[in-house]
Amino acid sequence: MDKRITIYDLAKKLGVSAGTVSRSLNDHPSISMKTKERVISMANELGYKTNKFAVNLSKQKSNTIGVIVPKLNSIFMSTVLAGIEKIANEAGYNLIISQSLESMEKEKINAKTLYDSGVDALLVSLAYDTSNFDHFAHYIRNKIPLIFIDRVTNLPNCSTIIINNRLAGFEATEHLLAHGCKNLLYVGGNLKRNVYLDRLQGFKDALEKHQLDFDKTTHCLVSDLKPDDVDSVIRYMENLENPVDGLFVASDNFAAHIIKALKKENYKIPHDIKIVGFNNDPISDLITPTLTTINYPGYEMGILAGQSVISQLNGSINLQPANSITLRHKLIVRESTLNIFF
Amino acid sequence: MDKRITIYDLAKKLGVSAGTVSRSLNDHPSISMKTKERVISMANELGYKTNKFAVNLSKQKSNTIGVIVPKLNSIFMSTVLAGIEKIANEAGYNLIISQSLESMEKEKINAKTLYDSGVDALLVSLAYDTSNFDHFAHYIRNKIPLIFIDRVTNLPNCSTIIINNRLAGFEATEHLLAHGCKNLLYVGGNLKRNVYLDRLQGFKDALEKHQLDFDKTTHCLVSDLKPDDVDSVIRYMENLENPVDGLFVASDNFAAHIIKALKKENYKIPHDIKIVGFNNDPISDLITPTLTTINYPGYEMGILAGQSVISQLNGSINLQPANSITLRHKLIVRESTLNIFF
DNA sequence: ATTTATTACGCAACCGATTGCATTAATTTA
DNA sequence: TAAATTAATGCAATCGGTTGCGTAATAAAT
Repeated sequence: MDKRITIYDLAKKLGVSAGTVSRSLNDHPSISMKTKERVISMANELGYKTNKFAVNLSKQKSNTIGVIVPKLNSIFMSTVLAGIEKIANEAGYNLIISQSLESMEKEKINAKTLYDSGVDALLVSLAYDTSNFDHFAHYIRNKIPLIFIDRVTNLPNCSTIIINNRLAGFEATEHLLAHGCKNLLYVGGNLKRNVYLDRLQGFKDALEKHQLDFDKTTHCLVSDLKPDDVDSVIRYMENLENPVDGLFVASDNFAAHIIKALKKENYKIPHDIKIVGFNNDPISDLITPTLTTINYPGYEMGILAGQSVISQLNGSINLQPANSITLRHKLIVRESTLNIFF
Repeated sequence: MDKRITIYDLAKKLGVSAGTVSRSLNDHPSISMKTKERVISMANELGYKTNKFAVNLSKQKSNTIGVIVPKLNSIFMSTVLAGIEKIANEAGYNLIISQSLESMEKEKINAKTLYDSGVDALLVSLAYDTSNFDHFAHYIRNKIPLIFIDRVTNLPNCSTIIINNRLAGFEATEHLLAHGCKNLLYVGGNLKRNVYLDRLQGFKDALEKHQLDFDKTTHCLVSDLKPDDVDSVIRYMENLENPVDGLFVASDNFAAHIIKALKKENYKIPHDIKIVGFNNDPISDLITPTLTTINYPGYEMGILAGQSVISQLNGSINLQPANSITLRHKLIVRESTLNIFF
């Protein structure tokens, strides 16, 4: 009873050819209005649904965009995705989402799977430890749009959507210095990733500007930014010769955990240590003290990434082959860097 | 130069038929080991990739599972998704994810889109205001597995993955009562949604057990649980005749916002008001005071939902046509309900 | 050695569209 | 009115696999 109606069924009923039905349904100019109307009304009457599988096969495209993110369950990433999804959806594309779980190996597998399943474009935010990019070669070779978001790399003909992490890192650091901090520490993730490397660079820039020297063993700590790693950070801080009084953490979430741990150790924040986070994660405004941070426009990044793919797919706005969109960030000052004690 | 190799190319090279190639590649029993090996090695040599579009068309299935969630950018939902993705991925399925943005209309559209794009199964967590379920009729009629997660409804032949919200609500409420609260307030979302309704029911159960009467105008507040709605909650509380001393909020995130607002109004928590949240969202352990809550196994729900679809798709474990999996929840006691003042 | 099972493979229809090209019908132009 | 355009439609190949059924080749049974 629920047999699927095909264009052939329609064609037979209407006494026309399948080609005519197809063209009518796609509003092809070479079909008369009259036939189009007949076809369409018959299609409605019979409850015709186009079979996407057949369309995909004959057009060799899937109307689907692949996405690889490190983890789905992070506020930032899911916010980016929300933005991408909105645009893709409006443009009639589906999103196939997969997570690399911060592992290059899984990222490779996902890239291959998505390629094989015929996505029309791929959006990627790189895993923590990805150091080789061969798994994207297929895409580039076959001119499948490939766009990197936030955690990016520079590949030929690939767009990137980022913020100016270096400048943001600089501003965060300067803010600490301006509030009287003397012994700064940067806590970030794997320096293979632009986001962490660039923020560190900005951190250095600020030190240099203020004629402070940078020593990578005492001013920079690379962590995987997972809650469990907090203890080691605290220990590291306590073993430093000069006690840290200004902390720049490349993730709000991790900063929140650090703050909790520091409070437990009886540090007063911001009195003893001032802290700047990164992301403007909702959590930053809910913890005590509220966290000074860099606002990071995840949703907008998603929107832009979405628009960028769509326009590449439609070939409408033919953006420069390889372009990079940099979004505006903003320092949000909150209690964790206040000078007054409250 | 990157022309795709098809089974016909392989067939020609090997001097066999396309059917044989196809069967070899799929490890069909009626093909000799020798030919299989020849085919496979030639396939590797020539870099053959199966064209999913063609497979989809001839098999009339897409190896894709559709998911509709209210919002991607919520910790709980993205955690559920992470679980689903893991299982789906391992089983060789892709995930097409879409968000209803808490609107029934969008949910309808998404359901239709996913249906049209031929998903093999659909996982749904209902939007805030969904009150009609006709948009799922196609799935049921065509026996496409349909599974509801967390925010569920009872449809014929559809599985549900839930927790016992009523019991959890009961336990949360009893906990407040056991800690001396006299004037309780339940703050939850739309009562159309089982999660909020059931928790309220549990809340009532507890009151009843302790011979307290329940008045729906003073003991229950329905909110959309968005940060902006906090003010109205505070105002509501302040206008009550008997000041609330025990608050059960059906969402950690919203509870966190309420706590922040209450602190600003100089309420002491837990001294003046004790609070229990719901979800065991990471935030609950980072705010001050830390929040007593109900642990809510999002990841496991995702895993189970994934396993449930897969097994239905494989027809392997033929679960009862309509079954419901209830996961274990757990009350996590933290500072927001402590009796000692610290 | 001949018949009977088995095993291995080929043939060709099918899945449901799309699309270049040929053909017919309707309109203009000469 | 015949010839030349133009508009509307049909034909059939194509996309790249899958699969039921038939047959040839090989192995086992008599």
